[in-house]
Amino acid sequence: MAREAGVSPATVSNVLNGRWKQTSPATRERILEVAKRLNYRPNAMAAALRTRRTRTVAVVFTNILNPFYTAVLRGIQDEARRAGYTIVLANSDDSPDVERESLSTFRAQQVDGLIITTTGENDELLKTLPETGVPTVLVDRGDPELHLDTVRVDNVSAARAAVEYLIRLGHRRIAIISGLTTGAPTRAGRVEGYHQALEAAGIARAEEYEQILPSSVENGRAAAGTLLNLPDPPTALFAANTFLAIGAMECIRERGIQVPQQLSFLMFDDPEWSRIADPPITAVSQPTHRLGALAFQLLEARLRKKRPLKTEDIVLPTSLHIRRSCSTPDRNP
Amino acid sequence: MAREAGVSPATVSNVLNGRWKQTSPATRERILEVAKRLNYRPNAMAAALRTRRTRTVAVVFTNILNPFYTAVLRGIQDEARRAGYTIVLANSDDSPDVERESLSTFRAQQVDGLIITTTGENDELLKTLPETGVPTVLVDRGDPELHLDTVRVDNVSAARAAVEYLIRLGHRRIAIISGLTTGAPTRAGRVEGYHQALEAAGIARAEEYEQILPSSVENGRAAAGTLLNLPDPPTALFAANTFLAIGAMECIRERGIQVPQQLSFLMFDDPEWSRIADPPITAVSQPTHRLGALAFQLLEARLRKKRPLKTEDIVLPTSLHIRRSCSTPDRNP
DNA sequence: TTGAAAGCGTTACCAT
DNA sequence: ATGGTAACGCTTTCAA
Repeated sequence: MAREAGVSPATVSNVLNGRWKQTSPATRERILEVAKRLNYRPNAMAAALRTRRTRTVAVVFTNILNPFYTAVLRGIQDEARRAGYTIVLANSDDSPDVERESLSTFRAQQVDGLIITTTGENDELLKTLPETGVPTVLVDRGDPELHLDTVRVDNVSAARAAVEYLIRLGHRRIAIISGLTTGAPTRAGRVEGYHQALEAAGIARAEEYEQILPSSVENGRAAAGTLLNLPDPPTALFAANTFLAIGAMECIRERGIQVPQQLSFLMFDDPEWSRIADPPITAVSQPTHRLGALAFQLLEARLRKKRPLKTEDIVLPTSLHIRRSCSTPDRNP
Repeated sequence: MAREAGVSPATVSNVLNGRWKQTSPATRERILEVAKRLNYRPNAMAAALRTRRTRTVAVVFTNILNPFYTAVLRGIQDEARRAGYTIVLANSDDSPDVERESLSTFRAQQVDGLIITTTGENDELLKTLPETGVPTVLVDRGDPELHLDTVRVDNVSAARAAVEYLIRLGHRRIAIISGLTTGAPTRAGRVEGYHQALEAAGIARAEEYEQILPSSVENGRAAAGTLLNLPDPPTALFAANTFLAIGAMECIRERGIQVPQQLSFLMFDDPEWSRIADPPITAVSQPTHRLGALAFQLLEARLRKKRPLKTEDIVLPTSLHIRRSCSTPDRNP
């Protein structure tokens, strides 16, 4: 490229990187012209090697099939594009091993920053990240001990508010179907919120009403089946995420149970189809796109000033979208 | 690293890249030990600069919020991980400009390969890709003129089969809500299939039954509204993708129209929630994960042997999942 | 205003 | 079997 334009690589670099003030209009023009003619784009690897910056941010999510993460990812990407960053992506599938491996690969890749929803099983590793100098933001997870920037929602109070709504409707036999409460604090938080709501209302917990198992449609269906087979089945059901909710609804549907007449149903996460389910589902809605956008903005702030900056823990509000899947238990037979 | 182990960088490279046969067990041991102690990972930028290979594949999709693309992406990623490749991702939002920009960025990034669902408006650019030597696979799109590997489904016959099913049920007033038929051939294909089915059955097209507009939930709802306001409304509705289907169902729901008693409903794409909609929706299902997995495998084949390899056009079968949203129009009032 | 030259951290060739 | 060294294509400093 430099040869083609008859100038030195230094000058090309200057012009193409906006340091044109120190270049005469004539040469500048010529360089730009040649660059366009050759459809020239500087080799980012070479630049990265020299500058130690790749303008690349890695995202490690658990499973992109979950529409929650997809929406967060869009938030990240929209901001990244605006800021001129490229996103590299990995799915951990909640496996600490895969998470570690991805992190390692991305370190070799020299990514400028990291945005992750950790499995919660690699705290030791995450604790060392600040030293490595790779800015990191945790999304939808938060552990104060990690001293990392965080963007999340308050799962405890969100779940609590949801269950309190059910209690206010008059329910006392309320069941929850939740993902495993080990690892990511999200899931434990939702169960905790459920517990708090019950306790505040003086309702005793019942172990058989708590179905804790790996998140999947299949498990959601099975859990709902177990609950509905109980001698004293619940009058309300709280599904703690999208996959479990789909499975649970399938089971409910198969058995011909009327919602909300025979069973109130409420879910965490508010996918677009919740309005066209039968009936439209009352759901806890999270500001997904904003979670992602803010995560990137936090990261970008750190990317700019390499300096201290105290770690932030941003908690975004959720909202309970009341539709028609919940009613008073009086209407049960 | 080399200094730390007291050997030359060359030897380190040899050992770490599995060319250990030419190294004595003693030095090999030492290098491995030091590498582990320092938690050493070679700088991928430097290696890429030298080898001109990044072990990175770029994916350009239109919109990752669409669960169809998410599922395809998972297929790609699962294969990529197996093969030791990293995925970088961009959303074009169906904008040819953004698509061009992404492609340009990825070229600078020196990605080894490209997997894209093109907007259909950058054929000139895509035609030049083979020369650049960057292997490219088109997913869910196919234009023989581009001479690029392709993995897709036959949208024409899939849509045709779906509409023929409606016709077999006895419908003659069949409407379609589809995305814009410019650009991506997918959408035009679905409309074409609709036309073919009508024609084969000797049913005259009616322009007012064809709602062609940009894909969005909002537009889906509006289109359904328009159709239902017709003096002679359709007895069956075919929504050509997920977003339009959600919007259309919302409208149908709001108006209290019974499906399938008053209106049969059928959609292209088979999201996980189609079974818990009201009623469970009859849908054209695509092998999403396989589309992605095959796309990556095709790419990988090219990545391995730099040699010719004639371009492939793989067409995967779709299936019509018959559920309960369609019935004979006789049951209409 | 321009460019020469020194690296950045690897890999690959070629001596030893 | 081992390692010296050039080269990859940029950016950056410094001198002209």
